[in-house]
Amino acid sequence: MQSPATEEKLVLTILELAAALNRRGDVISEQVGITTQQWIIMLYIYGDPNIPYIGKKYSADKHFQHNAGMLASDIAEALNVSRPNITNIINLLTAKELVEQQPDENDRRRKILRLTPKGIEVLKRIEPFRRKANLALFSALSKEQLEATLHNLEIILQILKRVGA
Amino acid sequence: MQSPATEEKLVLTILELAAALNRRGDVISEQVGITTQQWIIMLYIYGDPNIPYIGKKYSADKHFQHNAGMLASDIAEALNVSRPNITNIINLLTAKELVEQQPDENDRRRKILRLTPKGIEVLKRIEPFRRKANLALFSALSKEQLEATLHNLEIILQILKRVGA
DNA sequence: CTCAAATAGTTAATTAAGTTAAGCAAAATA
DNA sequence: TATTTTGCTTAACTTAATTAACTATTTGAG
Repeated sequence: MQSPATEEKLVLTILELAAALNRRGDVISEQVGITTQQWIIMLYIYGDPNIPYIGKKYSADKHFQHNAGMLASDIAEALNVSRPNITNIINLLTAKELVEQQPDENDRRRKILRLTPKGIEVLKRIEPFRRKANLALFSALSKEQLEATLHNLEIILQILKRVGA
Repeated sequence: MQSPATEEKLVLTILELAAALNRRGDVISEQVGITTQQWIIMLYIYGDPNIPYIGKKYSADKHFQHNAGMLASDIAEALNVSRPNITNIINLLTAKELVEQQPDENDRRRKILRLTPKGIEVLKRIEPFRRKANLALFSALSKEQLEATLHNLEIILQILKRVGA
């Protein structure tokens, strides 16, 4: 906390950036009555290929299907949060009729999560706003700068996830 | 939400990174009984030069003094959150005797926030853990990559703050 | 084949962090 | 002087997160 150091500044900048992105996300997502967090979880369930976790599945499996179904515990693990937390958020989304839970016939402990048609429609409706906002946000950077930044952040995220906490 | 796009991936990666950094911060800060958010606000009050906002003050003013005093409304504006939110967090920190509020004699509406000696000691105590964790985190990147990444993220943050939401 | 362990999920209670609306007191200004 | 602005608080509420304790189902080791 004494002298300026790039590492510390980078951490604080990422945290501030994320807070601002969350607020910006809320402005978009509240149009359809959800929060940024709920939006992200819907993207997970749908299988948006830009989700870091899903991205791997997507690129690895040519037969990847959107909205093929996902478990609450998968989301909890991918986002590194507790299962009860996901239960709460899924309950909110189920109450809004954006997500439905289908019991798995092969394993009756499991509940397969899928977006409802209304849920898919909601995602599609806000997608142009997401695109437009992101293009405006990154307009100051070249494609190369953008990709280099993403690459570096992905490396950092990997280290962070590997360490655990 | 259809095809992978660098912009969308970057946003989601930043959000995930920030969540992981917050958890990592909590592991460190809970040693002294505070949260990451409370830690950051203490760094603001103290005038840590790595805070994006403070950084400017620091480099602009050679006579910058640590812990010179700050207003709740300054913090709210810098962090882009509501004043009542800051009141709440300051109340928590005051109850822990880490922050003290001194009424301004010149303007009796104002309350000048400062860290207590105990507050400064707490910051100093966790500083080595912060340093060590950050060095480990960024060890995979060169100094140039680190600085380029920071620079790009600062540009994005500036755009985000300028737009408003 | 049975019984213990692991897995999937929920419920309950709690906390932190954030919001808006309403209000008070002091300072600035028209 | 009277109104507006500023700085802050209180109250009521929401979301997102946690841990601990629980049910139900499946797996797997003897």
